[in-house]
Amino acid sequence: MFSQTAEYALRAIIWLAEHQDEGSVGNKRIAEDTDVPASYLSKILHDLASAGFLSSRRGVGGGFRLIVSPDELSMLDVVNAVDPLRRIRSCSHGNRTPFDPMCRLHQKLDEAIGMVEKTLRTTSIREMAQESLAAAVFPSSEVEVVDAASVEATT
Amino acid sequence: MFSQTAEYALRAIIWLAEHQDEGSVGNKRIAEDTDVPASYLSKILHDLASAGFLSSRRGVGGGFRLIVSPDELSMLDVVNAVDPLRRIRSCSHGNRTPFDPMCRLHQKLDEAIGMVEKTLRTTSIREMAQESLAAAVFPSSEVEVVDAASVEATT
DNA sequence: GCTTAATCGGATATTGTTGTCCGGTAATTG
DNA sequence: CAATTACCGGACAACAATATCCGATTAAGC
Repeated sequence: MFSQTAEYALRAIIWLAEHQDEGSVGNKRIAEDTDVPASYLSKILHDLASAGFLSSRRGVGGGFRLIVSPDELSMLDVVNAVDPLRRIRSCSHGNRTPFDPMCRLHQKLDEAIGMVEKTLRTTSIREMAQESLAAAVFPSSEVEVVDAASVEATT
Repeated sequence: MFSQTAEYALRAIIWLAEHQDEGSVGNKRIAEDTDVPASYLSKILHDLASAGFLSSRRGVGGGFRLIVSPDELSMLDVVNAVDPLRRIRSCSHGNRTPFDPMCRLHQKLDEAIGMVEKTLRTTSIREMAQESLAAAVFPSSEVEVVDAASVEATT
């Protein structure tokens, strides 16, 4: 559903929001603390810097730093910077009327994507970080995942 | 967001719902009408048959047939049969209290996935097919997709 | 029972995503 | 200006998803 890349980007941005006061922090330290492969993270951070969310400084004392307010940065902004959410805008099947460029199926699928988009757009990075400002870190390991099929009526 | 495989499965199931009265239909015809690669579709149809949604008959006059009511078959059932939606159930980061096995980030991400799941669960294949019973077919070509980033406030 | 239609199912190819590596370059410090 | 630190960026490797191919198997019809 969400790519590894998007996960990593969010983890890193949240971490940076929690350490915004520390000035520039090197890729290596962020990678260790968020448990993201360092060599891959550097690409992701680069993308986030290109998007204007981070400053990147080379040389001694360099590194990355969050340069936008975590309040004004949404999860959607971050996801879109590294792995854009794709809305379905039309499909060749089902151009039934000039006013309806999508078939029922793709309307419904896009509706679902739209809800995800809205959730991400209305959630700021600040909300994800907040009190974590204390000790929180991403220690080890992976996210546990489960088939929706094996879950009874949720949501 | 949704895999090709899930797309194809949905197209095929909807098509089969629209042609339920025709008895068994061969993979080739379904592939042509839904514009899905025939050799790949046969795998997907096989999965859908294993899930109990289709009957598959070999030999002359064989093929696939929808053997459940399109009213009682949800989009979620179909998606889960070929490419299960994965809910996030826990993450190692953020085991703050015994009652909260997830960090805020993963709670939020799972919330989004939950909404998708609900949308798919509450939509039947019948709703996707319906009046299409007339002529509708998936003619040619691809779904047009667009970056969420380039779309102004939707939903 | 032979021929033909059509799925089954496994081996293989292609593509995209994820992840690694490393030489190059910029900035700071002394 | 030399040494060190750390990002830059491109080439490459590993893996998973997508797609193809083809022989084996099954069933129907004559």
